[in-house]
Amino acid sequence: MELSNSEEQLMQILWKKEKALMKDLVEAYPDPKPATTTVATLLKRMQDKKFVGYEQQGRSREYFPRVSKKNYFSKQMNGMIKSFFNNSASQFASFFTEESDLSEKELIELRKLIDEKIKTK
Amino acid sequence: MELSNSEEQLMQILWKKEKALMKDLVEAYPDPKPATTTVATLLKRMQDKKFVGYEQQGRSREYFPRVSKKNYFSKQMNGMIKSFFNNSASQFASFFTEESDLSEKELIELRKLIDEKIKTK
DNA sequence: ATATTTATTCTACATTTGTAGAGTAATAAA
DNA sequence: TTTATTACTCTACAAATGTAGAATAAATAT
Repeated sequence: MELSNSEEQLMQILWKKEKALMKDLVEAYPDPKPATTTVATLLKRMQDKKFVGYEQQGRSREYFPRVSKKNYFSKQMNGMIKSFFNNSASQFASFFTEESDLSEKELIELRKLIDEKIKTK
Repeated sequence: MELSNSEEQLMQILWKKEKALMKDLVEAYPDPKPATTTVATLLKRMQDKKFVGYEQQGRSREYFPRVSKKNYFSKQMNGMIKSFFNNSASQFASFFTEESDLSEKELIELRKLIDEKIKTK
């Protein structure tokens, strides 16, 4: 089961906070903030989908992500690379290098990273 | 307005074919192929969303994409980079370099591309 | 003790998405 | 020309999504 857009938005907040109470989550939204019950519904659905867990803290709950942002993001990327680049990560990388307008400095930085990566091979 | 998942799937087919009649679209699906009316509904919705156009060919229509795959993909990527990397393409690039498991050959290929890109700066 | 705030659950409802049958018109095949 | 095939439109309907009010329970402030 995938996260919907609004669920993903909430997930982003939760990733940033690492763990949080209802109140904090609602507050973290940009205006116009959603109703508490809206967030509650989303959290419930996200729990059903196993993306969120909580720990009871007295009267209320401390919610936390059950999937890492990194992991979630990787899955998303793989999906896109699969449908748009026929599953070829390197083809994607070329495309990205061409299309993104990284500055010279950033490109040099990136090349350094790649060099290091090559060394470990 | 965004494309839904099944709309995007159809879009992929249309991008591949560049233009196509109903029949061809349905046939291009992997089994189990959807009903013709299902594809018709999707096409209608995609036309409303301005992602697809058509040209009347006698009794039937030749459908075609009104957004390029490249352009569409870029928008998707930008959205992801925005929400996951705080809008920093280079941060994304680093992440990708680390996480994707490109082979040595692919990495070297990529470095070459980057070098070329740097030269033009 | 009473009023107020907060967190949670239940219920609700409009929209969007996924999927397709019925009907219709037009063309092609028998 | 009767029949079968196609493409398209209309209508439908279940599931998922986005959003939130009403009710309840518990905790806190007065």
